[in-house]
This record gives sequence, C-alpha cells and structure tokens, in this order.
Amino acid sequence: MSLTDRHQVVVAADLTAFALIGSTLEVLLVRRGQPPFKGCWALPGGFLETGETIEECARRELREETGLELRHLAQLGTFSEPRRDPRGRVISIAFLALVRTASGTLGAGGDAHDARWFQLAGVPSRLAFDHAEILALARRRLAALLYADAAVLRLLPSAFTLGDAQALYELLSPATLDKRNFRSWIQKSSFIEATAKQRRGAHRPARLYRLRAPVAGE
Amino acid sequence: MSLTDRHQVVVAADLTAFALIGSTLEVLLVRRGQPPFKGCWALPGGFLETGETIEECARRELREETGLELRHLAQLGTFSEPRRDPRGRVISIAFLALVRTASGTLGAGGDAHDARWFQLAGVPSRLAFDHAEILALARRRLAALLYADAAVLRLLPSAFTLGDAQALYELLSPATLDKRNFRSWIQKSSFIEATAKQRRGAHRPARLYRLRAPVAGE
DNA sequence: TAAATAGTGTCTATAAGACACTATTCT
DNA sequence: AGAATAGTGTCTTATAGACACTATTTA
Repeated sequence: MSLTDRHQVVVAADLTAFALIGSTLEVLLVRRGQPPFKGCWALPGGFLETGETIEECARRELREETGLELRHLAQLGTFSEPRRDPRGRVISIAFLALVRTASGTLGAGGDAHDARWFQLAGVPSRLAFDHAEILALARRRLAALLYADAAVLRLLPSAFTLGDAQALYELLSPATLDKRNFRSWIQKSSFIEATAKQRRGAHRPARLYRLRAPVAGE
Repeated sequence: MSLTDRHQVVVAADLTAFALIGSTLEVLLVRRGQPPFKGCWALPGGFLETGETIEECARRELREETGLELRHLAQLGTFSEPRRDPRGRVISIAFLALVRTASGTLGAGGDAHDARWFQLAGVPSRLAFDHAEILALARRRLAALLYADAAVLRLLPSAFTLGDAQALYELLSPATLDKRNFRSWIQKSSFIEATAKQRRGAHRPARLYRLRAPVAGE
C-alpha cells in the first residue's frame, strides 16, 4: 500500500456559519460565480492548502469571506460521495461556525462575489453540491448543543441580558420557553456570570451578563 | 479557485474497532510491516480509493483486516496536521467501529501482517502517527454514547442477559452500577426487549433479551 | 399614567440514586 | 446444603416544568 495517483483527492472545508442578525438567526451563503452550479447558492468554503490543517483552512475561508469574528468552530463530519462534485474527486469536511456581527454587515474581507445572510426559513431549497444536506446536519447539531454546552451564547455580544439569551434560545427551540424556568436554569449553570452594569432603554434597566471562562478543574 | 496539484491530498480512513473478547473490551491494532513507524502498532486503516465513500473505505479496511461482523460505524473526526504522516500530505478520517466476535478469533480476511486485540489498559503507549490521539477521542466518544443511545449493546451477542448488559456497561463506566437501578433503567428504555428464551448454567436460568429495532416515529 | 421590559418563588411531577433480600438451578 | 447467579421494590433526593404577579424606567 503506497501513495499513488489513484489515491489523490482534493479536500475542501465547507462552513455553515451562523450569526445573529438583528433578532434572527441567519446562515451565510455565497452565490457561485463559476461552474459547476454557477449562479447557485452554496456554503462558503474552499480547498485545503499545503501546510494548513483543515481547521485553519476553515478559518481562512471564513476570514476571506466575511472578516467577522469567529466565536466557535467545530467539525460536523466528512462528506465523500464520489460524485458529489462534478469536477472530480472532492471530499468535504463540514464545519459549524458561530460568528458575531456587530452591525450585521459582512466584514471587509469579502471577495468580490455575492455573499449574503439568509434567515433559516428563507434558504433556497436548491443549494450547490450536497450543501443542503450539510446544512440540515448543522441545524440538528445546533439544536443538540443548546443545553449541553453554552456555545450558542457566543453568538451574543460580549455583554447581554437574560432577555437576549432567552430570545436566542427561543430562536433555536421548537417551543417558547418559560421565563422563570429559563432564568433559573441559566443562572444556576456555570456558563454565565453577572456584571455590575445594566442596559437601559425605554423601560426598566436590565442587568448585563457575560460568558464565564471555563475554570480549570471544574 | 481551481483544482490544482497543490490541492491534491491523500485521504485515509482509520478505525478504532472495539469488540468484547471474553469479558474484556478490546481494541484492534495492527503492527506496521513497512516504514514509516515500521514495527510500531497502529490503528487499522487505509487509503480512500476511487469511487468509494469514506465509510465504504472504512468498512472495506475492517473487512480486509478481520472479516468480523461490523455492528456500528460512526465518524469521529478528521485529523489533518500537515506533518502527521512523514510520507506526505495524508489526512485521516477517524471512525468508531463496534464489531461482534463469536469466538474472539480474528476472522478469515486477515492480511498476512500482525493484527491483535488489546485490552484498553494494555495498549502500547507509543502508537504510529497520531493514532494515540485518535484512540483517546474514541474512548471519550464511547463513554458519551453509553446512556444516550444503546449502540454499545451491539457489542453483545444477538441474545443476551441483563447481567451481560450490565457487565458491559460496567466495563465502560468509571464506577460499578447498582443492579436494580441498571435493570430498571434498561427495561424502561426502548433499547431492548425480552425474548421467551432463557440461558441456563450452574445456577438459576436468566431470561434472554435482544435489541429492539428502532420503531419509526418513536 | 400608560407602555415596555425586568425580575422573582412555589408547588408538583418525574427521574435518579441509595439500599438488601428472596428465588432458582446445579452440584 | 452450599454455590452461583437471577430477580425484585421502596424511600429519598434532585431536577424539570407549570404557573402570575410586582418592579423600574421612559415617554
């Protein structure tokens, strides 16, 4: 068994990048300017280059695409149907990425081509390659992460109210959540901590919270 | 962005294959007959061939190695450190595989080279490539699967007693389990169902159970 | 004072965990 | 009768979920 030509494959990282845009959860898609699937929406991604890990590749692609702050990156799985890419043998390592947007704008790094945030309900039903399948997996994973680990809280700004957190959880939950139960759960969890600050608006001010850094040995 | 030579990579599937051998949980390792890491123990695996998915590749490699019945196969993740293989750019998709052995022998398919089951405590501390890291991930995943889903029960023969199941769970648990609590949990779960048969020995006969096929919509 | 959002506790139902003895078969 | 394993139930504690009102600020 040696490394011969027939073993040569091209490897891509494809990203399902989620962000809170205003009060909706949206996913980043790019419109393909080249065949195959020219004109079709696709997940952002690109090919693994010499000397980088697949995680570095994913980070680089997201940076080139958006320039936004990457808050969480995790492998979803490998997609390797032999005919998934008409150009040849390309396997894709899919990632779940959570990014934070200050303003909802795509960052400066954006390539010339078309990139847009889509509400989950508004994603085109036809995506390039097997990207619809990858996106479906990402949504399942996102739901599974909700209570196991507070990674989704990384979508929020660095200081947030319990109302913000509950609104985010409700975006990702099938049902609405009870306010008192949600607050009691998240405050007992080790995920967040109160700050001394408050946010004011045309109503009673709300205490601000921040993510708590995981403590070693806890 | 096009598919050029610098994007060419070799992709391997590497397997952490677990089986119940007698009353211990063991993992399959092969001794490398060729450099790099000649003479060193490694996870079984091999290169992705034209026209197969990475799952098919994993199945094929296990079949070539052992010929044993594969009962569960799941992706663990992609390992892509650029220097993980001294021969060149090889990325590995790692799998968790659960196999069933009737007799504890390696099956007929075994290649000429050395393949052995190791108790988890007896695995050599130096494995080839990054395989120690892959194995550590597999063990964590195995522990996480215990109560979420009954995949580990697939290690058992097709009919088994509650005592068999508890012994298996204790192999994978940090502490011993309470007999009444374990039995009440597993019987209330939807994972198994009783059969009419019993197993006899030099003691009171034990009722035999089997895995219950997951029911659609449940 | 009305509108808007923040904040707070109790009760109930269910699940998880501690705990020890009797039953059946074989030798 | 003794050895070996199978099988069984209750009580306690912790967790999850239902449920409604008061508090604070701004316009």
